[in-house]
This record gives sequence, C-alpha cells and structure tokens, in this order.
Amino acid sequence: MNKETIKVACSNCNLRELCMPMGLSAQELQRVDELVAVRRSVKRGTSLFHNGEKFTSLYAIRTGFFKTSVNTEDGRDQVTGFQMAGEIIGLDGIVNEQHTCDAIALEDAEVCVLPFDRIEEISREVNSLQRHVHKIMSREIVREHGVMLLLGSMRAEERLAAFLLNLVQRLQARGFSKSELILRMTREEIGSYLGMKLETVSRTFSKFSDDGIVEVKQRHIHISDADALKRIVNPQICQ
Amino acid sequence: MNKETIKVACSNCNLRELCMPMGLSAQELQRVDELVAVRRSVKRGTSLFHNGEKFTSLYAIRTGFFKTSVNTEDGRDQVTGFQMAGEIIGLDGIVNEQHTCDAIALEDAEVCVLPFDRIEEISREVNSLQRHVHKIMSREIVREHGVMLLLGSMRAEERLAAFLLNLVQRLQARGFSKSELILRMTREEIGSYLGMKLETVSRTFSKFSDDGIVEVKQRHIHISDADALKRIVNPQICQ
DNA sequence: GCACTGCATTGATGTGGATCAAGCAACAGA
DNA sequence: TCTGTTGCTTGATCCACATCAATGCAGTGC
Repeated sequence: MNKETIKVACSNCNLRELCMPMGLSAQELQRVDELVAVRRSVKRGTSLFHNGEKFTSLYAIRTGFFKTSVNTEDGRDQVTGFQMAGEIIGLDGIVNEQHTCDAIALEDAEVCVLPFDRIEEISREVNSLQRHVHKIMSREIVREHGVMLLLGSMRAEERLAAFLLNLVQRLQARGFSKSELILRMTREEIGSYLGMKLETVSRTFSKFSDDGIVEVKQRHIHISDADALKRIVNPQICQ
Repeated sequence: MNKETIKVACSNCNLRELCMPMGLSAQELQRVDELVAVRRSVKRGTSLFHNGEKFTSLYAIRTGFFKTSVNTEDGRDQVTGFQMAGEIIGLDGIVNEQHTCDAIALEDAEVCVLPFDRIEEISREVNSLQRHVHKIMSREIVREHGVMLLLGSMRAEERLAAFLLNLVQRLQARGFSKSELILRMTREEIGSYLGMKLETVSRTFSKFSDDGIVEVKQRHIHISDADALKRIVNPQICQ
C-alpha cells in the first residue's frame, strides 16, 4: 500500500555516517549506492513488516520512529526495541527467512529498503561493508544483553532511568537536545519494553517529577538532573 | 594456560551439521577446514573469555557446557545464556573488538577457535558460509527476543517451564533423551538467567514435582509430563 | 460549542516473589 | 570415617509492583 518508489543514493544521504561504513573509496561508495533498492514510507500506526511475513530486506530508517514487538499465540506481547533514524531493522528475519516480530511506525516514517541478497553480494566485494554488517548484528546482540540485564535484575525506577538515559543519548547522537525529548510511544509501550505495567510507568514518572529529576508533561520530558538518573541506575559508582 | 593446540578439521567432525553450513562442495569444505585455527580446552569453572578482553575469534563448542553473563560495575550479574555442543559463542565481541560478557565453562569443555578475520575472509569466497554466519547471528537475536518476552511478561512457573522445554529440546537435537536431563548449572545461575531468586527456582521445582510434572533429584531432572509444561507456558493454546 | 475517544494519572487493595533464616543433602579433602 | 564447604530446600514474613477502579486531560470530529 505505502510502497512509494523514490530512487535514491547513500552517497549523498546525511545519515550516511550512522548507517553506512566510513572511509569508503569512490569506487566502493558507488557499489554501496546499489544497496538501496527504493525508499518506502510508512504511515504512523502501520507496520513495516510483521511476524510471519517473508524476509527479503533489511530497512534503514531515514525518518520516523518504530517499535518492534514479539507476540505469543496466547496474546502476550513484548516490545523488543524502539528504533530511530539511522538504525537498521529486520535482522530477526535472516535466520528463517521470515520475520519473527512486528515493526510498527510510531510516527510517519521513511525507510530505505536494502534487499538482503544485495547486501550479501556487495559485502563480498567491499570488506568494510562486510565488517559493518557484522558489527550491526553484534551491536544488536549486545543491546539485547543490556535489556536482559535490565529486565532480569533492575527495579522499576532503575529501568525507567536507564530507558530515559538511553533515549536521550541516542537522540543526542542525532543532534537533538540532551535534556529535552518527546516520547513517541505510550506508557503502555514503555511498560511492555521495560517489563512493567503502564500504571507503574506513570507513577515512576511522577516520582521522578516529585524528586525534581525530570519534568513530565504527557509525552514531553525535560531531564533536569541527568546525574541523578545515572545514580539511580548505578547506585554504587556515581554516588 | 589451557591453550592446547590440537590441529583439526571440520570436514570429519561429527558436530559439523550443527555448526557448519550444509551441502558444501569438496573444494568449499577444504576452505572451511581452514577456519579452525586450533582447539582449546577449558576446565570447569574457568573462563573462555571475559568482559573487556580483546576479541579475536568466535568459538564453536565441541564438548562441554558454558554460561555467558554480563555484569555491571556495581556488581549486578545477569546470565545471558547457556551454550552446549555445536553452538557458537563470542558474537558479542565483534562490534567493539572486545568481549562484553564472560563465558564460563560449567563442565570441562573443548572449543574450536575460529579467528574472525579468517571467517570474514573465507565467507567472502564461500557464499554458504557467509549466509551461515549471518544466520547464526540472526538466530542469536531471535533467541534473545524470546528471553526478553520471558523476562518481561512471564511468571515464575512459566519461566522455568519454558526453560526446561528449551533445554530438553536442544539436548534432544543432540541425540539425548527428551525426558531426562542433568542440569549443569546451579539454582542461582538458573535464577539469574530467568530473573528470579534461587529460592524461587527451588520452590518452583518442588511445585512441579508435587504436581507430578517433573521428578527432581538435585540436578537430575526427569520430565514426566512435557505437555503439562507446554500448557504452563502457553495456557490458551494447549488446553 | 459539545460529545467522544484514547491516554495518563492517581488511589486503594491484593499478591507473587523477594528476603531472611534455618536446616539438610552431597561431595571433596583430610 | 569425619568435617568443612557448597548448594538445595523449606518456612515465615515483607514489600514492590500488579490489579482494580475512578477521574482527568488533550485532541478530534461534528
């Protein structure tokens, strides 16, 4: 439905340093430009791909914001991540040639479609692309280790503090403020990601607000005391 | 210390179908044989690699049983997985060229050392190896999604049931019984992996035992009613 | 303007699993 | 065989978070 076809190139994309390897020769850059088949726009609330769908491509997010979630037959649902511009989604589909999670746009979005065959072909020739693909997958594995640590051993306040710090850190890397952010997801989605109920998310926000650590107005968040958040996540170290 | 150097080949390894791609030509098989630098044996309780160590190689487990765990500076510890023969560990190290978790042998083990440079080099030539490496990493990502679902949305009984089913399923794929198993890890390690305390693990085992679902004698487990376990994990579907 | 809808907040109450504590089984080493 | 050590089990109590329920607020369409 939303499969607009706008032909484009990575070489003049301003997100290049986020999703592509650095230091390519002119010739390599030309090969890498062949990676992107088309761009596709995804309306807020609709899916880029969903569980069970055949896997063909990875997607580089150009604009917009996504959540990915897995779900069991008995209706349980777990948000596995939130992704923003410059990040790659769809890695879960490689192993069985079909996606095992849903990717839903939380705001109108545009992605570059990267057919996986082509990624494999070009990364045989361009070593730095090969390495880059491996690093992206490894990074995802490491990120998930972090989420497991969070879900397995942290309490509610620690989880939300870690979540906020992670979000602003990524936004900052994209040139946004390190103290101001707008949440693109509901309290329920945050709760699902962090393994807590939406009420607990809300109460924890209120607690932070009472303590003067953040200002919360619906989805507008201002972080007044980032160090306090760090201390909550890591009590020992940052006294 | 334990870096014995036994030169070996994948082509005549009986675990080949677990860790290597299938359907290779004779020539390809020869290339793949060059993957394994050496074997290395790891004594029970010692580490194969640990957090912070420089990453050079992936490891294919030939015999034995490992746990991997991440830890924070403030002493929190989270087991991120248990690995057995035929599985590959070390993927976390690729992204920053250093390991971000510890891998500890839970029984005397032997691994094949696969220098990552060589993996990249050979997978440029042998397409099915390239694909295989991608699948291994994707599989790990999907596995971790499953753990996130477990940690984020299941209760203690469901977690332990899912854990036991996963273990026997993998053991069965290696030719072991589908109802009998010996746990190689402590209650505390199980608890860390499943996000619960060792006492709760123990109580839940006792509960399963009372209900006639499993027989538990320390680390010896007999699964009497696998369907009941499945029903616990997935109440709706398997009535 | 008003009604409707989807989120978010807040309060009251309940509970699953953590914590604290004691005792016990298995095993390694003397 | 005894003995210290490590890991497992079980009971009593507690508390962080879930659950249930009501209200509030912002945006949307009429």
